[in-house]
Amino acid sequence: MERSADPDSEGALPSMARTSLLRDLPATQRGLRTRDALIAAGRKVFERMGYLDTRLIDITQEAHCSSGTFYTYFASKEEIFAAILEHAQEDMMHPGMPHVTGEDDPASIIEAANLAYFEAYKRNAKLMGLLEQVAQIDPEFSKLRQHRADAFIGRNARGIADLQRRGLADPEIDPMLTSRALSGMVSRMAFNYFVIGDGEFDGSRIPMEEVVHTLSRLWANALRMPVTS
Amino acid sequence: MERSADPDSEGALPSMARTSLLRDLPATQRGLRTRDALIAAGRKVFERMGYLDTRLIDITQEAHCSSGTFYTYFASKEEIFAAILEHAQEDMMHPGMPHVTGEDDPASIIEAANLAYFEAYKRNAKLMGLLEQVAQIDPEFSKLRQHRADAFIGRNARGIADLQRRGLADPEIDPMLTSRALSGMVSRMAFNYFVIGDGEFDGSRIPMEEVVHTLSRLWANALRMPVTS
Amino acid sequence: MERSADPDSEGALPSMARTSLLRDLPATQRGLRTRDALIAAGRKVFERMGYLDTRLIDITQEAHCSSGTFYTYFASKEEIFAAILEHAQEDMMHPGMPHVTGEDDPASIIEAANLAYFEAYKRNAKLMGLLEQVAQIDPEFSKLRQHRADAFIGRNARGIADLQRRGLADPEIDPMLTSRALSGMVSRMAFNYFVIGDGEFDGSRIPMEEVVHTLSRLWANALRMPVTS
Amino acid sequence: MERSADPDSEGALPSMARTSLLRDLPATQRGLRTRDALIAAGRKVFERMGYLDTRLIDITQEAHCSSGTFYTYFASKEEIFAAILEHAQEDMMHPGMPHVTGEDDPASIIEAANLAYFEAYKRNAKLMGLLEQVAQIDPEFSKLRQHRADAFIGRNARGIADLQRRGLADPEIDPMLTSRALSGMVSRMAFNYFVIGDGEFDGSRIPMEEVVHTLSRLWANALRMPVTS
DNA sequence: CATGAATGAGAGTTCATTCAT
DNA sequence: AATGAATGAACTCTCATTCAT
Repeated sequence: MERSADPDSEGALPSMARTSLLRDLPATQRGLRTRDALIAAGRKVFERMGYLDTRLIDITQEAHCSSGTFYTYFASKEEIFAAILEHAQEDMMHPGMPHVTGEDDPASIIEAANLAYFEAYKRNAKLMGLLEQVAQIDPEFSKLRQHRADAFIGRNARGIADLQRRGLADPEIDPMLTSRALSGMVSRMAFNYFVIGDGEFDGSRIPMEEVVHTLSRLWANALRMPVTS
Repeated sequence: MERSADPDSEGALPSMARTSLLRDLPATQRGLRTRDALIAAGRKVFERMGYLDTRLIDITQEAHCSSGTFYTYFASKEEIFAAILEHAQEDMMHPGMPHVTGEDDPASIIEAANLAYFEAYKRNAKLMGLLEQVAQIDPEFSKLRQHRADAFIGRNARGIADLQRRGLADPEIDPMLTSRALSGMVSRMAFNYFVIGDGEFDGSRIPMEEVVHTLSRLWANALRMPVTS
Repeated sequence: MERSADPDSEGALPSMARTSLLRDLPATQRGLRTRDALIAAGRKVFERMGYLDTRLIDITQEAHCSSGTFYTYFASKEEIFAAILEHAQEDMMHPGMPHVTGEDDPASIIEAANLAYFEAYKRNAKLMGLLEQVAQIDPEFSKLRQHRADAFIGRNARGIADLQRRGLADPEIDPMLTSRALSGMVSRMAFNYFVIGDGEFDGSRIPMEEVVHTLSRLWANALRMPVTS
Repeated sequence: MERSADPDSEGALPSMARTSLLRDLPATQRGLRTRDALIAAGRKVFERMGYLDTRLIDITQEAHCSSGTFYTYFASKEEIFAAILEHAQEDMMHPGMPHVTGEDDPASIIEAANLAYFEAYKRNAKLMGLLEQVAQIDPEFSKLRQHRADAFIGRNARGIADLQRRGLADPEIDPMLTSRALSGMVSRMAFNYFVIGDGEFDGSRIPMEEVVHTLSRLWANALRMPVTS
């Protein structure tokens, strides 16, 4: 299993590109600059006010341009939001995955992957919250979100099946269903921890490492992996 | 552990009653009938069109009354939605908990509780989806949802601690954090299964019992409960 | 001159009766009681919230009756307001006029009349303010107000002409025009003092007697009446 | 005393500017034109239909623009009314004051000032009537109106005190209270003559000059100024 | 006479989108 | 490419008035 990970947030870039929501980049330098300003402003405003409460005029004001200019680059709020997600994904896609050698024991690999996932989530927490919100509103983004999740679920399912083959995991559980459950557990926890709790649970700060450690142990336990520690 | 359950959906009735969103019931029979008609119509329309796309006029038309009448009973869309939730909760609160005798082994209890939870979820799947949507939009309902979740998490945490005390669960894991993770796993799975997948995963129908069974087994494994089967 | 007086507030009862806004009194005792309750409640609410901001439901609630009942007695907000004015007029019509003997000097008579006028105004200040407001809104009440004013203006004009005939007042001024000016001066002052200033001018309390005295002196001066004091 | 004048209508421009009801002017020429069109249309419609009966749509229709455009320039009916007043004030502030030399006798000065006041009032009679109406409805405008009045009252009070000092006026009367009374007399008369009577009293046309002359004579008499004519 | 639920026309307001400059 | 004024459909909400009970 290469990564523990998230059914709800990553691996979407390829699917993004396929979306009808993205168009060609502007030709001129000036155009690129304006587009970037709009994307930066959009992210800022969305994160501040939420997707629904954001009016296009809020974005253009933040970007110091007119409302007419907006339509030179984006056809709608959805489109700029898709562009923002795509922009952010470059960061999301390089979560600094730990170098994993074949010798590392499976439990360590799981923990390392979960940690990398949490760290990437942390950097984009507000945006992840926005995606969650928009996915509830716009089916297009719901699909997008689902697509990402499925990529992770599939990857983790393969990892689980691999462990079963190597006799390191409970052979009776269905790898795919198990992956759905455990991937969901991790991503939901990240959402609750960073988006809802803003780094806390019930108002008491719990170190991220402890959360990741507990999740990883539960993950390993759930698979009935041999105890290593 | 009396119930396995859901951090996101149940046990909210008491907190609902406290909500500022609810007002006194109408005095006359006729008034009660109209109010009930509005609530039924509201649920129907919300489930059909989603919260945001529903206009008050859609509800009043479905309820065969004028828009003015709506305001006799509710001050806003939020208020009728809160009333709809409260109305549905009576069902949600009696999920037909299985009779559990002291002799039942813990794993069976967990599975029975998870099954009851899934069955209750199924009956109100569309509404649960709506709540998820509204919670992303309206902080009032986010709080409500959180409140419910916390009740379940707390209950499950006590169950986990109990098992630890009886030497039936991994003593090293934190009960509260573990409960957060596993409760989230179950409720998220129910959401994906019923709301997103509409009883399917990836377009292929998987029996609910199988989902519940896998979740329960993962739950038991995660706690390192002794294998029973 | 019998009274100094007001072009804006008194002497309207007869004209009121002619108004289309008043209907027959209810037949039964119970009906009379309800009507009185509505009138009392109406005055209270109008004085508290102003004419425009008062909704009929505010009045019926204050009167502890249903909105349907209102229409048993009044056809509209205007009608109840007319009834309230009529009700109050009985007080306005008996302002406790000082006994004036033929021997009193004219200046004293003027001052006594002005004082009586101010005292009556004071007792009904809020209502006078309301009338002023409603007269600006509803031509029916503007006419009513004008009618009252004219009665006073006419009376005072006759007083002025009488003084001219007796050689006690500037013979060059037109009695009617003069009466308009001086009556307006007094009534406007009362309005500013009681309604706008709430018994003050510029936030500093000035005794009513002083105001009345100044007005009376100006009145006498304006007519070039022989100095008596 | 430079001007006799009105406690209810002039001298408000500075205070207007301070009002929260006014915002920045539009940037472009086109914007200014539209704003001006709205102000002109607003005045026209207000004068035709009265403040309360005017709907925003009446104004935008008169100005040949959409209702959305209205909100580009004004946030409410109050705001456009404030702008209309401010616009009109430039005229109200230059009532063509007569040139007064030091040699003119006080009575002539009073009469000239009163005449100028009446002429300015005449040009803006409908608007003055509106202000009277709105002041009864909206405390913001009541304050505004009061502010203007106070400016005049203060000015006239200083004029009266000056006459007293020069031995030309009854030393026993309080200048401020007297100014309140006489200023009110004049402004009320102007209101009755132009707004209520539309240039008449009781349906018979009386020349404005006669009204002004009578008021001026009463003013001089009231102060016991030496007879000049 | 009293009730209070039901009505529905009508006003204000927002904001994505267009387009002449 | 940029501007920002103009548009107008769409929606919410109020409240005087009616009428069955």
